[in-house]
Amino acid sequence: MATLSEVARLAGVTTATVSNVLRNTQKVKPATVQKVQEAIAATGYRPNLMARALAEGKSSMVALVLPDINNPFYPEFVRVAERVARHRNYFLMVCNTDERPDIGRAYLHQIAGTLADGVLVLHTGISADDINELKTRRSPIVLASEEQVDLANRIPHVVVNFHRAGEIAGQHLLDLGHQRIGAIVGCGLEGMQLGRLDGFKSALSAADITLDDAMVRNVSDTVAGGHEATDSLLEQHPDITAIFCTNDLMAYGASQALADRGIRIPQDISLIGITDIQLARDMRPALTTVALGIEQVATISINLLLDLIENPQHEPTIVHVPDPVLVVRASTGPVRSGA
Amino acid sequence: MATLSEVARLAGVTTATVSNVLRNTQKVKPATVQKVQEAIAATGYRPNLMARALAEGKSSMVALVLPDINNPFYPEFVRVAERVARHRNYFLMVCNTDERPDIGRAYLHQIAGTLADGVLVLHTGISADDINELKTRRSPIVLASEEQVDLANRIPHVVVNFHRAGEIAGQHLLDLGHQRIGAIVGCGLEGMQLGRLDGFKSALSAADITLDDAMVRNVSDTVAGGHEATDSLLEQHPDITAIFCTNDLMAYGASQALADRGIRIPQDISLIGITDIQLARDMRPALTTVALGIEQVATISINLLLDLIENPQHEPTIVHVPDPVLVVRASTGPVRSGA
DNA sequence: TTCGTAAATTTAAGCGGTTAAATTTCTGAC
DNA sequence: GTCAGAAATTTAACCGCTTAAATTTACGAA
Repeated sequence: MATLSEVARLAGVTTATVSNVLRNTQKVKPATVQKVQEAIAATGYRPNLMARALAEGKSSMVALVLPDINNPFYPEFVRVAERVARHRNYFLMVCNTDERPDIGRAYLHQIAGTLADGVLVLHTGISADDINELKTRRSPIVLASEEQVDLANRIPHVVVNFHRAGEIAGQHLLDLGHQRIGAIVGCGLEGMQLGRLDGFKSALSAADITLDDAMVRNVSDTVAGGHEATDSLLEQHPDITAIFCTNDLMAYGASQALADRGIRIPQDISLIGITDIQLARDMRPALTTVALGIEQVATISINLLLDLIENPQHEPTIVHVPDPVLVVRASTGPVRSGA
Repeated sequence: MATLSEVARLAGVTTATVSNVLRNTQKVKPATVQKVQEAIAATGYRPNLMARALAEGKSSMVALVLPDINNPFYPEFVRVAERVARHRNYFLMVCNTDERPDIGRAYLHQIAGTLADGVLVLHTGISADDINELKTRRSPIVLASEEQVDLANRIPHVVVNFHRAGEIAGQHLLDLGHQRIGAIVGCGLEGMQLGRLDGFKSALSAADITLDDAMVRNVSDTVAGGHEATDSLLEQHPDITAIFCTNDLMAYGASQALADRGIRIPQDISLIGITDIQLARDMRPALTTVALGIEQVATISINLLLDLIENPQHEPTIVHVPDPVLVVRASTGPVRSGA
């Protein structure tokens, strides 16, 4: 690989001049620019980004740490984050923790402040303490898609109103006349989905319905989890008329379990999820869900991170994402007559 | 952020000594090691990986360039590649090209040889010429999951027998008595799935059945694509008894289209895919498919890349992945009587 | 022709590490 | 008490690039 100095030698100038040409500061005489460019072409020179990063004190890489790249929510997030980052001239490194906070922590330790100019942390079960511990290193860390505002931990975060999402889902089922409802809650990462359940409960209690704990299932945040929970729910409460899932992936699993038992959606049982991933649109029947606005959340989160990188703040920024929105599709309907 | 020299100063030694402690070459007196470690702890020092990479001439990062992170095949691939890489002490950078070869090329130009020690290129429509062009930079590039052996382009690659996969799918449908079969071919990236179609055709012709071009649909490699193609197929050939898709994602789309029309799988129409992504297992009915062994392909590919990084070869290595395997699930059955 | 100033280029000092070679410090043998 | 050789540490160059400051060159005005 050609280096700057080889190019410089070939062009008969110094590395400084070549560097100036490369970054086209307007300080170089056109004739020289010409010569240098020829030398660059002749050598096939490409700047060594490591060296540049070291010299500039900026790598133009940001990392996105996430728990499970196989959960389709994350690829959707990644895609938009990556696009935004690219447009702003950053590389995006995706780090998958396989739901293991220790791996997440290891990534953070290694990457933050040395490889990446900033890190976006997404649902990885990394505690604020973990982060504060490395807060000495001066590259910003943003928590994306957080459950709630947390002023105590001085870490910038993007807050999604999961509580409201649960509420909306609950309200929708109530509006359709459902009263005996099962709830499936994902528990991939410490209480991450409890806000959604709380919101759901609060909608019900506003209508004087209490959600018995016996109607709630905590399972892993996967298709299999949703399936399993649905089976269990149906066995113990065959009379439920609707199922609420704290995310779409589990709702998909639930729909399979229902299909396996010949139970029709929504005629026999209504099904609602949260998030609105692509799969929700693709399912049959298409899934009614509460859209969190993945594109928006991802865009806001990555932009916040990049803003903080380019423009460090003293006060931790907290950004709220617009409230979730109900998307009615085919999986919910009026409670079955006689139920 | 503390640097080596701050640690050194605090410990009362030179940076060289600290460096030796860090990399524990056995050259440092235990008492000194002790002192240095205390200084490290006191400062919260973390090595700057950029600086280290520059000095060592090795970043311990590898890049994976792929066309569409939203296609669930890729996350599954990423997950295992990332795990293997991590175990071998490399970071994995995921680069999503959004199916645009120009973006892929840009990534390659920027990353290969400067940020990453090696690059794994996956179905991105980047031509061998593109790669040869940058072959001057001395970091290995591996093409993962290629259609066929290509000795002309001196680039290491991992070959998957897609042709055989198509053949197996065809044979399975034939065994079940199907003769009027529609084929849906993904055309995301230049002819990438033609081998599968060829294999399929050759299975049919071995049974003296020719696949009319009118029975073939070329569509984008997505759920929507599969849906669309199925609609078109059914409109023009309502008498088909089976549909072959060159991948599972399109098969999922096909299953939706069938569901939308009230056509039962497999009683009315059998459906088969290729790849065996997680979704194939999760679908209802579960999808019969030809498993390519994602885990294997990914493991082999990333290991090849890392091997080449650690142990450069002159001759381009070509690795074959074990042949695909039929996985019979619920989406295929005997041809409907009277058909 | 001579200056002064602006324009162009070079010098040289980093960025934060690694590492071969040089130097200093220990050992133990004589 | 000397001294050779091993052990421990330091020196200093380098990785490839950036950039502020110094230097040289060019050019128009006096």
